[in-house]
Formats: sequence, structure tokens, C-alpha cells
Amino acid sequence: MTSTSPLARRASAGRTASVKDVAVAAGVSLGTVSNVLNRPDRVSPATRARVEQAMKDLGFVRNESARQLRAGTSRMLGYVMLDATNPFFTDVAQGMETAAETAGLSLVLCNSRGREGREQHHLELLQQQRVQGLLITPVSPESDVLEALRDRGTPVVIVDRTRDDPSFCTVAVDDVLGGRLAIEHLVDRGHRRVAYIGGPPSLGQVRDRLEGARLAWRDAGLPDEDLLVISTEELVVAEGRRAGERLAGIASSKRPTAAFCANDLLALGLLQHAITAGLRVPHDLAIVGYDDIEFAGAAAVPLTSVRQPRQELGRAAAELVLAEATDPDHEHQQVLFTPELVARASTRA
Amino acid sequence: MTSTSPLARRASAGRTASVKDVAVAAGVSLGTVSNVLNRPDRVSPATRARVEQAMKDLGFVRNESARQLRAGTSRMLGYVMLDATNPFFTDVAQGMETAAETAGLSLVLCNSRGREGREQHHLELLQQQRVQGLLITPVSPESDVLEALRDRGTPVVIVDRTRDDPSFCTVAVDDVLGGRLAIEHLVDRGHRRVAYIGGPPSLGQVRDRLEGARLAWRDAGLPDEDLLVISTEELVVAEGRRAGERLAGIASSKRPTAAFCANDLLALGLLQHAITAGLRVPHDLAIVGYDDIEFAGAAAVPLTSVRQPRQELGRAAAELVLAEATDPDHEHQQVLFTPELVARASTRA
DNA sequence: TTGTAGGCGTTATCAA
DNA sequence: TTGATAACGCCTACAA
Repeated sequence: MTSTSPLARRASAGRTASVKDVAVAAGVSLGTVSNVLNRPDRVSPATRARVEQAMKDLGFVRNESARQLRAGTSRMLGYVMLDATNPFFTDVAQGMETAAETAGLSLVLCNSRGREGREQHHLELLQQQRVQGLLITPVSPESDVLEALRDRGTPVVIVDRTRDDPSFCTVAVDDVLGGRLAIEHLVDRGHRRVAYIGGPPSLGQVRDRLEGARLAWRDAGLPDEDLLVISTEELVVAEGRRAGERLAGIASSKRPTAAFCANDLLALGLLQHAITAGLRVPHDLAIVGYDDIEFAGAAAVPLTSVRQPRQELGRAAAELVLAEATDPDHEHQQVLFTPELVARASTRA
Repeated sequence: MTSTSPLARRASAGRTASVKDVAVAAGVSLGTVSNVLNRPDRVSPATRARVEQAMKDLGFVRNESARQLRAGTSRMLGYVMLDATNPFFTDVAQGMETAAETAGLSLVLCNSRGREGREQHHLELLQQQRVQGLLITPVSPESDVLEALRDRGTPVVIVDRTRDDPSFCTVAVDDVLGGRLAIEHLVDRGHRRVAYIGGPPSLGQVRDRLEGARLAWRDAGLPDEDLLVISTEELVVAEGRRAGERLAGIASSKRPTAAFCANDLLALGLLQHAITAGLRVPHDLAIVGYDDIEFAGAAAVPLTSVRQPRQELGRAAAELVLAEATDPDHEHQQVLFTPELVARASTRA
């Protein structure tokens, strides 16, 4: 029964020092150590110094699990993102982090990669961690897993998606308007045959942007059949290239003179293929993208794109989920941001 | 002293159900519930069903903090990334996640955004969460905060950086070789005046890639002064454009016929400016990037680039940190991956 | 097969 | 100002 000093114990057993160890080392009671940590003013400077020294010596680090268990809640928000490699979502996450930081919380990022199974798994884990709130860009916004979450009492905010259900907070951007802006811009530039490129149609964004495009098209008095719809499998660069092949295959007399893509990744792929195929942009083919990711402005022909306030989107979502977590009689809100067209060389007359 | 049913309690107090609540609801003891959770085979099918039903009714979700407190360790790895908006790092993170998932752990992502303060803060939080291991692409690889971490007993692996110190595991890519590959490729293509674009020189990668470039340049018997070095502030698109301005300002008779950029973001910026300035790529200016991010192949003139095995890098790092966490007499390793040149149109003769 | 008890590290309450 | 103690939810011996 040789009593090893805490220091020695730590070194040998690798166990990490606890408040109790600190208390022993500093020759005070456990409660005093806790006071040093949480209400330093209630401790005399002398003892406080002694305790702090002991903490340093032992390499004491608070155990967040224990705090959390005791507190009943964590100090985290969780965001289940749809695609961590899409710059759009990383920017959204950045905005959330800003808000979380302001509130003294940290943000845990998870990536569903667009798969329901992974999404479900991450939600499970986040709940087990008792996150204060859950932000999610769901694979399927209408899925009932979201209801299950909310019914368990976890504040949930749906990000960059809408849902026909006023019992959820949602934060999104007006995609119908975005579609309008893109087409109005192209019509202004004199285009009378335009392709809309996007898919899969199961995505709300893809549908809404097309709807906006159609509305603007009709408002301009143009015939429906001159707004060609090219459907893609995914919103990725490779699909943009493929759409380019289809466009390039159309006889030039009937080929659209402009394309509006449902996101910038598609637009970049299209741009690349167009140039490879010898089409000049914007002379032979004007291109409008969507999202205005950094690479849009940096493309060799800088892309005209519909900008979404990505960081603000994230910030608003985080603030909303915090409000829901804090304010007991919080009202669910559907926040809709306004997109903005950024004109660049890819549509310059 | 009216005893409210757990169900009612949950609904009213918002408190989330615990194993104890489940036990009461199912009419069994707390230990049995725990057994259902952890050793279902030790419980008779009948009681198990009863307990499972109760869990469902109450919306029971395990409390990870409590488990963790009890277990003494979490089920998480942490990665403090340098720049979450750089596709290179998101791919690395993806590789880590794969490995973590295989080991039944989850990966927490943090973004230092290249700032030491934020890095320090995240490290603090991750330690408080008692992560099993820490992966980090540090702002300063030689910083002593890393030593402090390791001394506290947390396994640490340095990612995409090297450090002159065999007491750390590091996983990186051979940047000297990468620099060599780029220059050899350009020399092969007949270039005899080349610019190296990169900075700040405080970054090891920037230095190493330049060193490799110089070695290859000398091996080819070319004079040092014909390898022009253009220094940048950061490895971002805007700096690439700026470098382009400097290049374009050089009289065409003395201008380098090719540029090797320290990463793809610079290369994309350079490409954009070159085209704007009326330089044809690769005819007037060939360009080689570094990283081979997705947008490199998708650029309007697809970029030749030095590819790094990003996902493998992440996977290896995660496996290493797990080994360090598990195996008591683990030997620190410095893993060095081999880069590979991907030739595309931006250097096509 | 099921139940009981003790403790993980922290915090807050209450008493000294 | 400081100290003792109970509780958070879970898990695992060990006992019945």
C-alpha cells in the first residue's frame, strides 16, 4: 500500500489528473478547486495561486464529459452537411461557426455525403452527445426522421432546404427568385434560346430554380419550347461536362445561345467542355451558374453566377437553433434570403 | 407527492429518459436495461422485448457523456485542419473519416483557418473531450504546443507537414520529389525559362517544392538565374492573379515560358489572369499546379498538376494515431507518400 | 436470468 | 473563505 503521488501516478498509469488529484496536490478540498475553476473570486488569492500551480504541475484538463453529465446538456451544436467537399456548404458551416463561437459553443461537423444511412448514423451520434441543437441539410427534407428528432425535444433547423411544415424552422434562399434573376439577365442580354441544366429533379432547388426560370421566360413573352431542359444525375463537375457534350451535339442553328446551370459545379464542367469543343464563351455560348463559389470568379472565363449569402445563411440558422434551444416559447420561422446576380465575363455581350 | 409516470415527466419537464426511467417503465431493474444495451444475449427474449418497447416509448437515447465518463475515454478522433475551404484538406479529412469509421470512432473536424489562436482553442476543447487521438495540420509544425499535447498523453499525428523530431508521427507527401517532377516535366517539354510561384517561404511545402525544382533544374544543366522565383503572400487564388500580373509585365522576350505554382489555387488564379491578359495557355505560358484538386482538371484549360494521395494521406494518419492510442509500445513513424504528375492541357506542347 | 452497489469527474448546496 | 456531500447517467462486478 505504498501511496504514489498523483504526479507519479499520472506518469506511470497515463491516467489524466482530476480535480481530486489537484486538490490533494494543492492541499485543499475538492470544492475549493472547483471554485477556482468556476468562481475564482470566492477564493483567496493565496490558495488560488497554489491551486493553479498544482493544476499546471499535473497538466490538469477539465473533463468535458463530466461537466456535461453534471450540467445535463452539452456545449455543442451539430451540423450534418450534405457534401463537405462542396465549397458552398463549407462556407455555410463557417457562418454557423461564427455564431456558435459568439454564443460560446462549438460546432461539430458531420458529412452525410448525400446518403440517408450516414445521415441517420450521424444524427444518432449527435443526439447521444446531447447537442444543444441540430442543424441539417437533409437528404430528404420531408423525411420523418426530422420529426422524430424534434419530438424528442432537440431543436432542429433545416438549412438550405424548405419543408411544407410550419412546425420546423427553416433557413433557405429564394430559389425561384434566383432562377428568375438568371433568366432575366440572359433575356436582357438578348438570348432567345436558352438551356436549363440541372438535376436530379428530386432536389427542391433544382425544381425551384427551373420554376423561376420558366416564370421569367414567360414574363418575357417567350415560347416554352425555347427553354430547353437538360437533366443531370447530380450537381457535379463531371455532369456539367456531359451536358456540354449534349449541347455541342445540337446543330448550331438550333443550339441554345446560353445555358443556366443549377449550380457552379455544373457550370464549370460545361464551361470546360464548351471551350474544348471550340465554342467561345460567351460569344457562342453564354453561361450562368449558381452559388457563386470562389472558383466561379476564378474560372478562366469568370462565371456569371447567382450568389447566395452563404455565411449569413449559416449564421442565421445557428442563431435560430439557439433561440429555439433557449427561448421556451419560440415561434418557428421560415427564413428566406434573397439571392443576387453577379455578372461576369461568361455572359458579357 | 404524486408520482408522475416517466412518460408524463418527459413530456412536461423535457428531461430526456435515462436507463432508470426505462427500468421503471419496463418493470425491471436498472442492470437489466444495461444488459439489454450491452449484452443482449444475457437477457431472456421476453424481458428484452419489454425493455426495448419501453425504450421506444420513452424515446430513450444513450447518454454519451455518461458512457464516456464511465469508460474514461471517448470514441472520437479530432482533426484540426488548416483551411476547411481548401478542397485538399476536405479530401484528407474524408480519408480520415473512412479509417475512423472502420474503427468504430467518429471524427470531429475543427478549422483553425491558419490562426494560432483558433488552433490553440480547438486543441483545448478536443482535449477536454478526451479524444482518443489528435490529428493536426499545424500552423507552425515546430511549435511547442504539440509537445505539450503529447506530454499530456494524447496521441498526436502531424498531417501534411514534417517536423525535425522523431518523437512525433508525421504523415506527409514528398514535396521535394513533387517539385522535381514538375520541373522535369517542363524541361522535357522544352522550357528553358521557368517561374516558380509560391509563398510565404515560411511554409515548409513552399520551400521543399522549390528545392526539388532547383535540384531538377540543375540536373538538367540549366543556369539558376533562369528559374525565376515569384513570392506570394498566401496560397490563394487572388495571389495567383497577382503573380500573373507580374509575369505579364515582363517583356515577352525575357518572360518565362512556363510557371510552376506551389498549389492549384495559385495556378488557377494565374491561369485566369494569363487568359485575361491575352496569353495563350500553354502556347505562351505553360502552367503546372500542385495538389490536383478537382477544380484543376475542370479548369477551362485543364491544369497539369502534381497529385498528392489526399485520401490515403488522411487514412494513414488516422490509422497511425489509432495505433499510437492502442499499442503501448508503438514506434513513431515518419510516413512519406509519393506524389505523381498528372499531365493535362496546360502543358501540352 | 436478474438485481444491487459503487464509482467515473464535475458542480452546487449547505454547513463550518 | 473553505470543506463535505450528493447528484448527473451509465457500466460492471458481484450477489441472489
